[in-house]
Amino acid sequence: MPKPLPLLDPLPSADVCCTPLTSAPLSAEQAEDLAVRLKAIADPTRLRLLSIVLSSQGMEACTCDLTGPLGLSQPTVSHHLKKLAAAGLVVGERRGTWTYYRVVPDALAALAAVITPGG
Amino acid sequence: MPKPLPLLDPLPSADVCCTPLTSAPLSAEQAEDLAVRLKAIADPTRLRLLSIVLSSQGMEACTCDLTGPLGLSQPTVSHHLKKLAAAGLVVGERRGTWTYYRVVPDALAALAAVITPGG
DNA sequence: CCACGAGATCGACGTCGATCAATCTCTTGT
DNA sequence: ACAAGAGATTGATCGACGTCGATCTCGTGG
Repeated sequence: MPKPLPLLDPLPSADVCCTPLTSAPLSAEQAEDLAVRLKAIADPTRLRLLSIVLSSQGMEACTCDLTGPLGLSQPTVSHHLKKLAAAGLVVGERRGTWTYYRVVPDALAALAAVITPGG
Repeated sequence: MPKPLPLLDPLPSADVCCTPLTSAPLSAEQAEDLAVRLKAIADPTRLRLLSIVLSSQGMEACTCDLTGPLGLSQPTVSHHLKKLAAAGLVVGERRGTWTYYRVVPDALAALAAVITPGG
């Protein structure tokens, strides 16, 4: 019987999560925090990773399902998944031998909201 | 009398602009194109640049207004403005000695729309 | 208890990008 | 026509990052 494990870094602090871009000049710290999360998705491989997971049945996929479509090695895929998880954009759940990853829609929505003009 | 000059790269092709992230797996080309534009804003200095311009009166600022608040050299600021302009996120207009930059809200909105889940 | 397999970590390598000083271009004012 | 100033470009430097092979960890099955 597969038991879920945390296994990943806890979600990063959400207290600085939603400072709007249009209201006032960002502080160096706010800009750094936002940039870290945007860098997580500003990579072609990670964008493809997200899109593949989102279009999989059950909205989840294990690492082994991703190496093939991406044409990348397993360590590289794990590296990218770790970055996405550190940014809170995906969560991984260990079920038996495999680790299944799901996208966190709220995290994506929050990122979109920050860069939306007039929002 | 100041005459406006193009002086910047034309806006990048908008034909691949809006492929949604959630509908289907992105191709390598689509992911690359999206990543280029996301990289433009995935930098703390450029995020601060955008926020400063957006919160300036008239929604515009010249390069000389930006070096001070950012604490960076003039060539570095020009470098970042060029990157933002190449991604179509800002446009520059030469007026006399100074070049004034404005944010392109539609470009920001398009970027936000792509990463919006369920969109 | 041991072999196998999935996934995470480590170390190394190559490339890209942020930054600056120096220089170049162009406009303004004298 | 010339000096001054704003901004863009160039070249160099240094750190960050993507990628891989090798190794490590851990759960599964015999």
